[in-house]
Amino acid sequence: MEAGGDPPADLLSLLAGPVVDAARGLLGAWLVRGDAASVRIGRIVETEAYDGSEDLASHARFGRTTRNGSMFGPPGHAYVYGVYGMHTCLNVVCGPPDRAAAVLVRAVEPVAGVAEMREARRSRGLATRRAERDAPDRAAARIATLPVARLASGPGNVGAAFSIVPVDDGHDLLDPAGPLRLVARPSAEPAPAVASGPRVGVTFAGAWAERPWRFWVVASTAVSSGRGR
DNA sequence: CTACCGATCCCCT
DNA sequence: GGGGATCGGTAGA
Repeated sequence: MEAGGDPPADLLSLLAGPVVDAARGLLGAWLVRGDAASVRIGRIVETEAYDGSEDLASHARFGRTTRNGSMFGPPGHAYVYGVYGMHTCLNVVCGPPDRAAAVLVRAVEPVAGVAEMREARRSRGLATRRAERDAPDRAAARIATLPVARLASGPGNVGAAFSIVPVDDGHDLLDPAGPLRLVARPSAEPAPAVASGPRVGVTFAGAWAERPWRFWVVASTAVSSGRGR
């Protein structure tokens, strides 16, 4: 395999450490789907950390279940879950095995494969929403005119634009030959300025919801402003 | 701009 | 049976 950014070992050491550091450190890294014939690349610009079974906002808060098993696996692997009946979200497992820590990828900024991302968004909508099956032309028109920065903004949209499916769950994202993978931020790119705030959509978690464990790249227009816009 | 609402289904306490 | 780490449409200020 030829080089594509820093070797995985750099990312592995980041992901094997404290998950809040990993969530911050993943900003600027690339999410890659496909191969040279058809590749989608997105720069990660928004993340959230979920830290262990004591984190009441985490899917691991009730311990290990059939859904969240990947969270208890090795760092650098994917934890994929479905929610609200139609969305699929991607996490990067962090920390030591049995720690049940993960980083939710909330938004990426398209670097390559914009047309492929639009097509993936369109086909996912047709597969999951009756309204889009009933009016496919209208859905296609909406997606065709969507600004590039909105294609993978928000965790459900990342899942759709990168065709994240349950089969991806547990997959090693650091395998350079894998179909879905992470690449460390290119060393030529400067570390981005980062802001942080409370995690989104976890008000049920009480005080845990107030922890500033959401991180985003200040300069990016692809960040989902709290609720996806 | 903000606020609310329906969609849609797998997993679970 | 209940509810969710969401999204897009619509209504109203």
